[in-house]
Amino acid sequence: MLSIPFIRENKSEVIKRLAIKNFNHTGLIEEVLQLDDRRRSIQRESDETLAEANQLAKQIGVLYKSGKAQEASALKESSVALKEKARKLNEELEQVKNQLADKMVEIPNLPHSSVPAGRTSDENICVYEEGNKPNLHEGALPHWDLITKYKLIDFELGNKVTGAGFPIYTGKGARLQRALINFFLDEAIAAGYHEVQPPLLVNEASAYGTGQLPDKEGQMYTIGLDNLYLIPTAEVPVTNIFRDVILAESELPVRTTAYSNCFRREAGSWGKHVRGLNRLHQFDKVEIVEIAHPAQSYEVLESMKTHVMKLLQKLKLPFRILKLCGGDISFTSALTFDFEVYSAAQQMWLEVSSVSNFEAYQANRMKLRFRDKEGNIQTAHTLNGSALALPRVVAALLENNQDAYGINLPEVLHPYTGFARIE
RNA sequence: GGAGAGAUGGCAGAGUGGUUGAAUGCGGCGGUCUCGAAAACCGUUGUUCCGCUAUCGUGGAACCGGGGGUUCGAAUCCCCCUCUCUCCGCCA
Repeated sequence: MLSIPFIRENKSEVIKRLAIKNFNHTGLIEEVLQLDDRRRSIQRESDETLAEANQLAKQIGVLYKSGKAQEASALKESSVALKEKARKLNEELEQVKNQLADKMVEIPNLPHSSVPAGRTSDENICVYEEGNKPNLHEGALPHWDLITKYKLIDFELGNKVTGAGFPIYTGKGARLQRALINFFLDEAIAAGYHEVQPPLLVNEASAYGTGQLPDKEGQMYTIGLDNLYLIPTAEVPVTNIFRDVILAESELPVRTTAYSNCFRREAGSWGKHVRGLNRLHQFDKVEIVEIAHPAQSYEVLESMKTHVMKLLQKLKLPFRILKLCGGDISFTSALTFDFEVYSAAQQMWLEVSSVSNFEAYQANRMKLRFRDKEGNIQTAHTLNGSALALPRVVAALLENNQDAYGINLPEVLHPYTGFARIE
């Protein structure tokens, strides 16, 4: 969330910037500031009352010790009254705090000044494009047909065992998954990221910390009995490692990578866009997460982009980078770049990575801070990106590298797969 | 799942109703000494909120796993919850 002092000091700027995200609920900003005023005045009154009560308690203690029980009991009465007053104030304070918290989570992160206005993904701006779209042979197949032809993934079987969107990878298909995961992890480690293997289930506090809760609950699978959530991305457990942590400035940036399964309930649209590997309920992804100094977070964002670019270059996939417009950027993000690979048989761009700077938005929520050289505590910035999500990479690899008799895999993967070609 | 023990500051570990935000040790930071370092010695060392202050600061409130209760007063007593450890059971 945003910080209230920041909103107070930059109100018109906040309103202006939020408009880029098509957020025009100016009333909410006012409400927040008013609630905060109330919070502060109640806080003050409560503190004063308690201070008085503490004074009395000390006096009573002294009186008892010196044997003046009578005087002490006289003071007790006013002490009881003060306590009652403090209790009421505290109740009120809690109420106001809760209201304030509820309002605060409704305010999205401010977009970075470079974020273009826009409503839909059509208004995203392509900032970079690389690689040639391959010329496929006559009769080239979309990946879902290739998958069947070469027995790489069994959607029907996954359907039987679990349901739609939970494919079963088989044979070379399974091996390719494992190869990509290892390749991505090795590349991340080589780039200086520290590998962790997080839990696939998180508690409520973690889901809240990264912003999945309170309003995106429907996108996650929940374990009601134990009040846990299946992670939609490793971003959630990995970023939450740093919840309620005060880092030393010298530790920044903290660079972490993790492979995980990802679970998403999101029921998509129909047709081509969700066919085959285009959209799944369970998929694999290697994620990179960084905790950065506020002054450096945009350099870090660039380095994350570079890392993702290198992966796609090594896989020899044509790709482009989009800067998301205000309407397409997520609630919590300040600046997001999407990476899309060209899937030649579908003749479609597929999103394989999303790299974002959340600035202090997540960090404020989860109290992720660092102590600067002067000893002051500051909120850190958080960033993350996919490096990469597997299914659509697989789709593009299969489609783009097919010939009439099989599929050639990019060289970098050969040591991982143990085979160069699928036939 | 059953039985028992426990949860205190960055860590270890005292503290069982009254100036205790909390002894002591370690670590961290600053200094003395040194060409420099180590050792030794001295000093310092938590977080959040509210106020005052241009700044260094400073006054107040809260926090000893979480929530509630008793009391004029709770780290300390009572209740509930969570978690950890040990033993048993089960088990990849």
